[in-house]
Amino acid sequence: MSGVSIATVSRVLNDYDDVAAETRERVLKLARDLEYTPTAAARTLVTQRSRVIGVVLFTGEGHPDLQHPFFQEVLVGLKHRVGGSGYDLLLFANDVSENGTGANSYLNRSRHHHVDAVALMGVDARDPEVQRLTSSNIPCVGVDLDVIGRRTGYVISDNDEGARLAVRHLHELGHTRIAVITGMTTTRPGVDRLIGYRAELEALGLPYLDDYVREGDFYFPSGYAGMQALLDLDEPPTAVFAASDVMAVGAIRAAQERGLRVPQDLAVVGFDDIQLAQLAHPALTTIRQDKVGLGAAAGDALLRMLERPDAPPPVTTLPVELVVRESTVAGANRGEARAQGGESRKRR
Amino acid sequence: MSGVSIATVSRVLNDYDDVAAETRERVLKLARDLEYTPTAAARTLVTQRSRVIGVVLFTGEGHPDLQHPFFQEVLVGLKHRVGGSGYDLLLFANDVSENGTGANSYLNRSRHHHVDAVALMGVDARDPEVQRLTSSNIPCVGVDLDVIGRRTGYVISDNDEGARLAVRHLHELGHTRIAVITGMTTTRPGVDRLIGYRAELEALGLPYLDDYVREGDFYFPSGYAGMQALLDLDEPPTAVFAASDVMAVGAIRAAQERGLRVPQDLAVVGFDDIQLAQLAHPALTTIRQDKVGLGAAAGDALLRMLERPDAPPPVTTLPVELVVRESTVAGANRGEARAQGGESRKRR
DNA sequence: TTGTAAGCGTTATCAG
DNA sequence: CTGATAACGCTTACAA
Repeated sequence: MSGVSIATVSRVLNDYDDVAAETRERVLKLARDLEYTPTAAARTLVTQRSRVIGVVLFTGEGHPDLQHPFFQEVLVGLKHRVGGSGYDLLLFANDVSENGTGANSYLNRSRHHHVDAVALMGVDARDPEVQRLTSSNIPCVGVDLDVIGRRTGYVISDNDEGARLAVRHLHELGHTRIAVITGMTTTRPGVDRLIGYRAELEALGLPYLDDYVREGDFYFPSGYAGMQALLDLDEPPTAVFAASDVMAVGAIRAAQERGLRVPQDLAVVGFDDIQLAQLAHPALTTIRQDKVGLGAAAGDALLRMLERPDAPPPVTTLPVELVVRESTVAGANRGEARAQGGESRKRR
Repeated sequence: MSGVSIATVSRVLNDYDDVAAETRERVLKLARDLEYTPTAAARTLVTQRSRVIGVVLFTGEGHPDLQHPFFQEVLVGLKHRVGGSGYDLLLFANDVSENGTGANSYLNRSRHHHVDAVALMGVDARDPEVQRLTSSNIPCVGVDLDVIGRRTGYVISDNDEGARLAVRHLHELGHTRIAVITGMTTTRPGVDRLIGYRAELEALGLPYLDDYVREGDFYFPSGYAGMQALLDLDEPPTAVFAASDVMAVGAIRAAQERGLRVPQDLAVVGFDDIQLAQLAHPALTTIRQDKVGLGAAAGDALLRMLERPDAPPPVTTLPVELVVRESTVAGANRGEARAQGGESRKRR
């Protein structure tokens, strides 16, 4: 402490205007020279705010979402957005689903660390632990997860529209026998992509056939099996919309093993636009989700809720876009390998 | 406070043994009923320990490692390991590479939040900010990053041995003209994989040809271009070791476009075993890195350093394994699509 | 076995 | 404009 009182230092560091310009400079310089950094813990203790946002990202043993490249990008978007406002991210560890109300339930950990808000991803909306959290008074936002509450909103891609874009694209290419391999219908994206498929068929005046709907779970084997079943039909489809890229690759594999050529004999559209889509052979036509954008939107939602505590929790839907590659249009994508980004896109 | 003093409650909650069994029960029950959770900030303030581990994961704009599925898995491993010991993870946000010594240098943020240790991933070991951190007295561990310091160690895959396994495998298949497409030689993995390639050639008595070494950068286009250059040689290789799976896929694409069949005309081995390797067509023979294991090892290293502050910082090398699939052996993998895990592996 | 009290590093409310 | 001083919620000697 060189010269001035501890209280004044606090004023300077917090940008209060009631401090002499000269004093301010002196303190600031010293702070810089000493590499002084205020202690977050003490500040949190007295202000009751931590400038930290909790992230619940379920990745339990055997939980498949760990494989999903999805969350990594969402995290990046979230991190960027809230980082700009001075927030850091706290990842809740030991997600070993405890007895729910244990000492390390999500809610308790949130209070323990005094996080100002929480982002939820990859969890089950019906999990009681999650519900306890979303019905608390801590601002929450679900990503790809339709949780709601007094202080809980969510962000999600326009899955319905994405499915419609996929079907419309196939129809425009002349297909009329269009099948679907769905995602898990216990998830919102799984349901919405099926709804969109159905709605677009109807809009186009195409018949909806139960035989053309195969339930999958977003993973490769279910795409593979679903396609096999479809090809066993008396009148197999000429086009398939798979509710995930990974299932689309599975479907293509099954078709190729039966000697079908993609896209000549069978057109396939995926969903997500993960890295794999670009590198697959044939490259995948797919519905692109803006993963980083979802994270950023989640951050936005939380920051807004923190700013205006009594505004209703925002619910945000992000647009998706159709990316046309070789799995629907032969040669669509020539040269992408070298030029990255030569795909044709169509914005919703 | 029902019955007993605040100090006693603290004793109970911290498992001190000098408290009456009866009192303990009473307090414990009450704590449970009231869902009481001690405030981390207050505890940190007095104990000077936070039970939080900082994670520096660089994902700046345009930084390609964002695409790498690698870090996500590492994070999961780290999270599980340290979570078991009651630690949470703090992700440092706003990685906008500031002036280095700014108010939010990594070091300052670490001190600000009082993190007990730091894990570093995806950063440049030569970054002065990183060096300031690793030369502080905060325990650090680099993942795939050979940083060292008084309190800094690292964990890394056995890249050298992985490259040797790849070359040996190709040689066992009868190949003698074996080329390599390297990773960035500014990174430790990039260098070590090249060293291993060279060492194994020598061990096998095969000649080392400059023409057979193409510098890549771990990404698809460089694998594609590298392969083209190799095929333009008077005596092109019959086998290629690519230092990443993504480059391997690029190499395969280039070969296929020239009408070569993989593996009959050209055998390809990748490195990493990302999800793509299994789903590519042909499925990729590759060197598997234990990504989750790297994260866990990093956690282990940090926990050990926290436990014994004056032990030397651990440096851990994790074994890798060869996973044989279709890009080197035709039909190696028949049925994997359905049965997941039908690959043949060979442990180092 | 338990209570009292000091102190961790801040911010915030008063007086000056 | 600035300095005391009381919190903030805990842990930890030191007493009792």
